[in-house]
Amino acid sequence: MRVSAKADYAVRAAAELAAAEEGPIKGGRLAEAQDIPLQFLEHILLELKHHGIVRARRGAKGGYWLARPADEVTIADVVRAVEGPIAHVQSSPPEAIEYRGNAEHLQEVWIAVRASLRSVLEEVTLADLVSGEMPSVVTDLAATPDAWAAR
Amino acid sequence: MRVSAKADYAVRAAAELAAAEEGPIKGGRLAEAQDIPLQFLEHILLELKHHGIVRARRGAKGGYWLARPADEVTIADVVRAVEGPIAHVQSSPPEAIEYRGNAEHLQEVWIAVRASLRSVLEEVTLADLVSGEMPSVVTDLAATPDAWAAR
DNA sequence: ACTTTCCTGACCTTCTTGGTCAGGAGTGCG
DNA sequence: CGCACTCCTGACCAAGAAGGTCAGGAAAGT
Repeated sequence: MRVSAKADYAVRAAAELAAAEEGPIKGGRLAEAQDIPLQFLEHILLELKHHGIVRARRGAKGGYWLARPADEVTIADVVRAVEGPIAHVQSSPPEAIEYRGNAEHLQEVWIAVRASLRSVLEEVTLADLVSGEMPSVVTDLAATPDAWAAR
Repeated sequence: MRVSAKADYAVRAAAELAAAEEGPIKGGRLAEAQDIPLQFLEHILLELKHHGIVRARRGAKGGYWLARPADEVTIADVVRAVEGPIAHVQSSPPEAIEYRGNAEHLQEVWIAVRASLRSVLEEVTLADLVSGEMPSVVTDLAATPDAWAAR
Protein backbone atom coordinates (compact mmCIF):
# COMPACT_ATOMS: atom_id res chain seq x y z
CA MET A 1 0.00 0.00 0.00
CA ARG A 2 2.91 2.34 -0.60
CA VAL A 3 4.28 4.33 -3.54
CA SER A 4 7.75 3.20 -4.59
CA ALA A 5 10.66 5.53 -5.27
CA LYS A 6 10.54 4.37 -8.86
CA ALA A 7 6.94 5.46 -9.35
CA ASP A 8 7.58 8.76 -7.65
CA TYR A 9 10.65 9.38 -9.82
CA ALA A 10 8.78 8.39 -12.97
CA VAL A 11 5.95 10.84 -12.35
CA ARG A 12 8.35 13.64 -11.50
CA ALA A 13 10.41 13.08 -14.63
CA ALA A 14 7.22 12.92 -16.70
CA ALA A 15 6.12 16.22 -15.17
CA GLU A 16 9.36 17.84 -16.32
CA LEU A 17 8.80 16.51 -19.83
CA ALA A 18 5.23 17.75 -19.78
CA ALA A 19 6.42 21.23 -18.88
CA ALA A 20 9.05 21.34 -21.62
CA GLU A 21 8.23 23.83 -24.30
CA GLU A 22 10.17 22.30 -27.12
CA GLY A 23 12.68 19.75 -28.29
CA PRO A 24 14.03 16.65 -26.61
CA ILE A 25 15.27 16.99 -23.04
CA LYS A 26 18.38 15.18 -21.91
CA GLY A 27 18.29 12.63 -19.11
CA GLY A 28 20.89 14.61 -17.26
CA ARG A 29 18.70 17.67 -17.14
CA LEU A 30 15.75 15.67 -15.83
CA ALA A 31 17.92 14.07 -13.19
CA GLU A 32 19.24 17.40 -12.08
CA ALA A 33 15.87 19.17 -12.10
CA GLN A 34 14.30 16.51 -9.89
CA ASP A 35 17.36 15.33 -8.01
CA ILE A 36 17.19 11.72 -9.16
CA PRO A 37 20.24 9.44 -9.63
CA LEU A 38 20.89 9.63 -13.36
CA GLN A 39 21.63 6.00 -14.10
CA PHE A 40 18.59 4.84 -12.19
CA LEU A 41 16.47 7.41 -14.00
CA GLU A 42 17.65 6.17 -17.37
CA HIS A 43 16.31 2.71 -16.58
CA ILE A 44 13.00 4.23 -15.60
CA LEU A 45 12.81 6.32 -18.76
CA LEU A 46 13.53 3.22 -20.78
CA GLU A 47 10.56 1.48 -19.18
CA LEU A 48 8.40 4.49 -19.92
CA LYS A 49 9.56 4.32 -23.50
CA HIS A 50 8.74 0.62 -23.78
CA HIS A 51 5.26 1.38 -22.53
CA GLY A 52 4.77 4.09 -25.11
CA ILE A 53 4.64 6.96 -22.63
CA VAL A 54 7.82 8.58 -23.81
CA ARG A 55 9.93 8.75 -26.94
CA ALA A 56 13.65 9.33 -27.28
CA ARG A 57 16.47 10.12 -29.63
CA ARG A 58 20.18 9.56 -29.13
CA GLY A 59 23.19 11.66 -29.85
CA ALA A 60 23.87 15.33 -29.47
CA LYS A 61 20.56 17.19 -29.55
CA GLY A 62 18.99 13.94 -28.34
CA GLY A 63 16.82 13.42 -25.30
CA TYR A 64 13.32 12.44 -24.24
CA TRP A 65 9.86 13.80 -24.90
CA LEU A 66 6.27 12.73 -24.28
CA ALA A 67 4.78 10.42 -26.88
CA ARG A 68 1.36 12.03 -26.39
CA PRO A 69 0.14 15.49 -25.40
CA ALA A 70 0.51 16.15 -21.69
CA ASP A 71 -3.25 16.37 -21.19
CA GLU A 72 -3.67 12.85 -22.55
CA VAL A 73 -1.25 11.16 -20.18
CA THR A 74 -2.55 10.34 -16.71
CA ILE A 75 -0.57 9.62 -13.59
CA ALA A 76 -2.09 6.15 -13.66
CA ASP A 77 -0.45 5.55 -17.04
CA VAL A 78 2.95 6.45 -15.66
CA VAL A 79 2.58 4.49 -12.44
CA ARG A 80 1.34 1.38 -14.24
CA ALA A 81 4.28 1.53 -16.63
CA VAL A 82 6.81 1.18 -13.82
CA GLU A 83 4.90 -0.56 -11.03
CA GLY A 84 2.49 -2.76 -12.92
CA PRO A 85 -1.20 -3.12 -12.16
CA ILE A 86 -2.62 -0.98 -9.39
CA ALA A 87 -4.05 -2.51 -6.22
CA HIS A 88 -3.36 -6.17 -6.85
CA VAL A 89 -3.93 -8.46 -3.88
CA GLN A 90 -1.38 -11.20 -3.36
CA SER A 91 -0.21 -10.58 -6.93
CA SER A 92 -3.66 -11.25 -8.39
CA PRO A 93 -6.25 -8.77 -9.57
CA PRO A 94 -9.06 -8.47 -7.02
CA GLU A 95 -11.73 -9.64 -9.44
CA ALA A 96 -9.94 -12.98 -9.76
CA ILE A 97 -9.91 -13.86 -6.07
CA GLU A 98 -12.48 -16.09 -4.42
CA TYR A 99 -13.04 -15.61 -0.74
CA ARG A 100 -14.62 -18.16 1.56
CA GLY A 101 -16.53 -18.12 4.80
CA ASN A 102 -16.94 -14.86 6.59
CA ALA A 103 -14.48 -13.06 4.31
CA GLU A 104 -16.72 -13.55 1.31
CA HIS A 105 -17.43 -9.86 0.84
CA LEU A 106 -13.81 -8.82 1.13
CA GLN A 107 -13.55 -8.93 -2.64
CA GLU A 108 -15.95 -6.00 -2.92
CA VAL A 109 -13.78 -4.01 -0.56
CA TRP A 110 -10.62 -4.54 -2.61
CA ILE A 111 -12.55 -3.72 -5.78
CA ALA A 112 -13.67 -0.48 -4.16
CA VAL A 113 -10.11 0.26 -3.07
CA ARG A 114 -8.89 -0.14 -6.61
CA ALA A 115 -11.74 1.93 -7.99
CA SER A 116 -10.99 4.71 -5.55
CA LEU A 117 -7.30 4.73 -6.49
CA ARG A 118 -8.24 4.83 -10.16
CA SER A 119 -10.66 7.68 -9.57
CA VAL A 120 -7.71 9.79 -8.52
CA LEU A 121 -4.83 8.49 -10.62
CA GLU A 122 -6.75 8.22 -13.88
CA GLU A 123 -8.23 11.65 -13.47
CA VAL A 124 -5.07 13.66 -13.03
CA THR A 125 -3.10 14.33 -16.20
CA LEU A 126 0.47 15.52 -16.47
CA ALA A 127 -0.89 18.84 -17.74
CA ASP A 128 -2.96 19.19 -14.57
CA LEU A 129 0.05 18.34 -12.45
CA VAL A 130 2.27 20.93 -14.08
CA SER A 131 -0.32 23.69 -14.09
CA GLY A 132 -1.35 22.99 -10.53
CA GLU A 133 -4.99 23.13 -11.51
CA MET A 134 -6.13 19.83 -10.15
CA PRO A 135 -9.41 18.11 -11.01
CA SER A 136 -12.09 18.51 -8.38
CA VAL A 137 -11.68 14.94 -7.13
CA VAL A 138 -8.21 15.86 -5.91
CA THR A 139 -9.04 19.24 -4.40
CA ASP A 140 -12.10 17.77 -2.67
CA LEU A 141 -10.12 14.90 -1.18
CA ALA A 142 -7.23 17.14 -0.17
CA ALA A 143 -9.72 19.39 1.59
CA THR A 144 -11.25 16.67 3.75
CA PRO A 145 -10.55 16.95 7.48
CA ASP A 146 -7.29 15.31 8.50
CA ALA A 147 -6.27 14.65 4.91
CA TRP A 148 -2.90 16.19 5.72
CA ALA A 149 -2.58 14.56 9.13
CA ALA A 150 -0.74 11.34 9.91
CA ARG A 151 -2.51 8.40 11.43
CA MET B 1 0.40 0.00 -4.56
CA ARG B 2 -0.51 -3.58 -3.79
CA VAL B 3 -2.08 -5.44 -0.91
CA SER B 4 0.23 -7.97 0.72
CA ALA B 5 -0.72 -11.53 1.59
CA LYS B 6 -0.20 -10.63 5.22
CA ALA B 7 -2.76 -7.82 5.12
CA ASP B 8 -5.22 -9.98 3.23
CA TYR B 9 -4.78 -12.83 5.73
CA ALA B 10 -5.12 -10.45 8.68
CA VAL B 11 -8.42 -9.05 7.47
CA ARG B 12 -9.79 -12.50 6.70
CA ALA B 13 -8.87 -13.82 10.15
CA ALA B 14 -10.35 -10.72 11.76
CA ALA B 15 -13.56 -11.31 9.80
CA GLU B 16 -13.80 -14.81 11.24
CA LEU B 17 -13.31 -13.44 14.72
CA ALA B 18 -15.95 -10.78 14.09
CA ALA B 19 -18.43 -13.44 13.06
CA ALA B 20 -17.79 -15.61 16.10
CA GLU B 21 -20.77 -15.74 18.42
CA GLU B 22 -18.96 -16.58 21.60
CA GLY B 23 -15.77 -17.59 23.32
CA PRO B 24 -12.19 -17.60 22.11
CA ILE B 25 -11.47 -19.16 18.72
CA LYS B 26 -8.38 -21.27 18.20
CA GLY B 27 -5.76 -20.31 15.65
CA GLY B 28 -6.17 -23.68 14.01
CA ARG B 29 -9.82 -23.04 13.33
CA LEU B 30 -9.08 -19.64 11.81
CA ALA B 31 -6.35 -21.12 9.64
CA GLU B 32 -8.65 -23.84 8.44
CA ALA B 33 -11.64 -21.58 7.83
CA GLN B 34 -9.62 -19.20 5.66
CA ASP B 35 -7.02 -21.61 4.33
CA ILE B 36 -4.03 -19.78 5.77
CA PRO B 37 -0.76 -21.48 6.84
CA LEU B 38 -1.17 -21.84 10.60
CA GLN B 39 2.29 -20.85 11.73
CA PHE B 40 2.32 -17.79 9.56
CA LEU B 41 -1.13 -16.84 10.81
CA GLU B 42 0.03 -17.07 14.41
CA HIS B 43 2.66 -14.43 13.76
CA ILE B 44 0.04 -12.21 12.20
CA LEU B 45 -2.35 -12.70 15.12
CA LEU B 46 0.46 -11.80 17.47
CA GLU B 47 0.98 -8.53 15.65
CA LEU B 48 -2.73 -7.83 15.81
CA LYS B 49 -2.58 -8.49 19.52
CA HIS B 50 0.35 -6.13 20.02
CA HIS B 51 -1.64 -3.44 18.24
CA GLY B 52 -4.64 -3.96 20.49
CA ILE B 53 -6.91 -5.31 17.76
CA VAL B 54 -7.18 -8.78 19.22
CA ARG B 55 -6.86 -10.47 22.59
CA ALA B 56 -5.88 -14.03 23.37
CA ARG B 57 -5.71 -16.71 26.04
CA ARG B 58 -3.56 -19.82 26.09
CA GLY B 59 -4.28 -23.39 27.00
CA ALA B 60 -7.24 -25.62 26.39
CA LYS B 61 -10.33 -23.46 25.85
CA GLY B 62 -7.93 -20.75 24.75
CA GLY B 63 -7.93 -18.81 21.50
CA TYR B 64 -8.36 -15.34 20.05
CA TRP B 65 -11.15 -12.76 20.12
CA LEU B 66 -11.61 -9.14 19.11
CA ALA B 67 -10.54 -6.58 21.69
CA ARG B 68 -13.36 -4.26 20.60
CA PRO B 69 -16.84 -4.77 19.15
CA ALA B 70 -16.77 -5.70 15.47
CA ASP B 71 -18.48 -2.47 14.45
CA GLU B 72 -15.71 -0.44 16.05
CA VAL B 73 -12.84 -2.08 14.18
CA THR B 74 -12.19 -0.86 10.65
CA ILE B 75 -10.28 -2.57 7.90
CA ALA B 76 -7.82 0.31 8.06
CA ASP B 77 -7.05 -0.61 11.68
CA VAL B 78 -6.21 -4.17 10.69
CA VAL B 79 -4.19 -3.24 7.63
CA ARG B 80 -2.17 -0.62 9.53
CA ALA B 81 -1.37 -3.12 12.26
CA VAL B 82 0.39 -5.47 9.87
CA GLU B 83 1.51 -3.22 7.00
CA GLY B 84 2.22 0.06 8.75
CA PRO B 85 1.05 3.45 7.51
CA ILE B 86 -1.10 3.55 4.40
CA ALA B 87 0.10 5.22 1.21
CA HIS B 88 3.59 6.28 2.23
CA VAL B 89 5.80 7.54 -0.58
CA GLN B 90 9.40 6.41 -0.52
CA SER B 91 8.86 5.39 3.12
CA SER B 92 7.81 8.90 4.13
CA PRO B 93 4.32 10.23 4.73
CA PRO B 94 3.19 12.40 1.81
CA GLU B 95 2.78 15.52 3.94
CA ALA B 96 6.50 15.40 4.78
CA ILE B 97 7.79 15.46 1.21
CA GLU B 98 8.93 18.58 -0.58
CA TYR B 99 8.76 18.57 -4.33
CA ARG B 100 10.69 20.88 -6.60
CA GLY B 101 10.28 22.28 -10.07
CA ASN B 102 7.42 21.08 -12.17
CA ALA B 103 6.55 18.29 -9.73
CA GLU B 104 5.63 20.77 -7.04
CA HIS B 105 1.95 19.82 -6.99
CA LEU B 106 2.60 16.11 -6.85
CA GLN B 107 2.29 16.25 -3.09
CA GLU B 108 -1.39 17.14 -3.40
CA VAL B 109 -1.92 14.12 -5.59
CA TRP B 110 -0.39 11.71 -3.10
CA ILE B 111 -2.37 13.34 -0.31
CA ALA B 112 -5.53 12.78 -2.34
CA VAL B 113 -4.52 9.18 -2.98
CA ARG B 114 -4.11 8.56 0.71
CA ALA B 115 -7.39 10.32 1.51
CA SER B 116 -9.22 8.21 -1.04
CA LEU B 117 -7.79 5.00 0.40
CA ARG B 118 -8.78 6.10 3.87
CA SER B 119 -12.29 6.97 2.72
CA VAL B 120 -12.77 3.32 1.91
CA LEU B 121 -10.67 1.49 4.48
CA GLU B 122 -11.69 3.59 7.47
CA GLU B 123 -15.35 3.39 6.55
CA VAL B 124 -15.74 -0.38 6.38
CA THR B 125 -15.93 -2.15 9.73
CA LEU B 126 -15.52 -5.84 10.37
CA ALA B 127 -19.23 -5.96 11.16
CA ASP B 128 -19.99 -4.53 7.71
CA LEU B 129 -17.66 -7.03 6.11
CA VAL B 130 -19.26 -10.02 7.79
CA SER B 131 -22.84 -8.91 7.21
CA GLY B 132 -22.17 -7.99 3.61
CA GLU B 133 -23.97 -4.71 4.07
CA MET B 134 -21.31 -2.36 2.86
CA PRO B 135 -21.29 1.40 3.40
CA SER B 136 -22.42 3.40 0.41
CA VAL B 137 -18.89 4.50 -0.46
CA VAL B 138 -18.07 0.89 -1.27
CA THR B 139 -21.23 0.01 -3.16
CA ASP B 140 -20.98 3.23 -5.16
CA LEU B 141 -17.38 2.60 -6.11
CA ALA B 142 -18.02 -1.06 -6.90
CA ALA B 143 -20.85 0.03 -9.18
CA THR B 144 -18.77 2.41 -11.29
CA PRO B 145 -18.20 1.35 -14.89
CA ASP B 146 -15.20 -0.94 -15.30
CA ALA B 147 -14.68 -1.24 -11.56
CA TRP B 148 -14.50 -5.01 -12.04
CA ALA B 149 -12.46 -4.86 -15.22
CA ALA B 150 -8.71 -5.16 -15.46
CA ARG B 151 -6.60 -2.42 -16.94
C1' DA C 1 1.39 -33.89 35.66
C1' DC C 2 -0.06 -33.38 31.24
C1' DT C 3 -2.19 -31.61 27.28
C1' DT C 4 -3.50 -27.76 24.79
C1' DT C 5 -2.79 -23.46 22.79
C1' DC C 6 -0.62 -19.20 22.47
C1' DC C 7 4.06 -16.75 22.38
C1' DT C 8 8.59 -15.80 20.60
C1' DG C 9 12.76 -15.77 18.22
C1' DA C 10 15.64 -17.82 14.82
C1' DC C 11 16.02 -19.18 10.43
C1' DC C 12 15.22 -19.79 5.42
C1' DT C 13 14.37 -18.92 0.34
C1' DT C 14 12.89 -16.02 -3.10
C1' DC C 15 11.71 -11.55 -4.87
C1' DT C 16 11.80 -6.57 -4.84
C1' DT C 17 13.91 -2.22 -4.18
C1' DG C 18 17.09 1.02 -5.31
C1' DG C 19 20.62 1.48 -7.12
C1' DT C 20 25.82 1.14 -9.84
C1' DC C 21 28.96 -0.30 -13.71
C1' DA C 22 30.55 -1.27 -18.21
C1' DG C 23 29.98 -1.21 -22.69
C1' DG C 24 27.24 -1.00 -27.22
C1' DA C 25 24.58 1.49 -30.64
C1' DG C 26 22.39 5.35 -33.02
C1' DT C 27 22.67 10.56 -34.15
C1' DG C 28 24.55 14.86 -35.49
C1' DC C 29 28.45 17.87 -36.56
C1' DG C 30 32.81 19.48 -38.23
C1' DC D 1 35.15 10.05 -41.98
C1' DG D 2 35.71 10.53 -37.27
C1' DC D 3 34.25 11.90 -33.08
C1' DA D 4 31.48 13.41 -29.28
C1' DC D 5 27.27 12.98 -27.30
C1' DT D 6 23.38 10.61 -25.62
C1' DC D 7 20.39 6.94 -25.21
C1' DC D 8 20.13 1.67 -24.72
C1' DT D 9 20.93 -2.66 -22.44
C1' DG D 10 22.30 -6.20 -19.56
C1' DA D 11 24.94 -7.64 -15.59
C1' DC D 12 25.67 -7.07 -11.11
C1' DC D 13 25.00 -5.95 -6.14
C1' DA D 14 23.60 -4.99 -1.21
C1' DA D 15 19.88 -4.56 1.73
C1' DG D 16 15.39 -5.39 2.95
C1' DA D 17 10.75 -7.33 2.56
C1' DA D 18 7.63 -11.20 1.59
C1' DG D 19 6.08 -15.37 2.79
C1' DG D 20 6.85 -18.65 5.10
C1' DT D 21 8.94 -22.91 8.48
C1' DC D 22 11.02 -24.78 12.87
C1' DA D 23 11.93 -25.42 17.58
C1' DG D 24 11.05 -24.52 21.91
C1' DG D 25 9.06 -21.85 26.03
C1' DA D 26 5.23 -20.22 28.88
C1' DA D 27 0.42 -19.88 30.52
C1' DA D 28 -4.20 -22.18 31.16
C1' DG D 29 -7.25 -25.86 32.04
C1' DT D 30 -8.33 -30.72 33.72
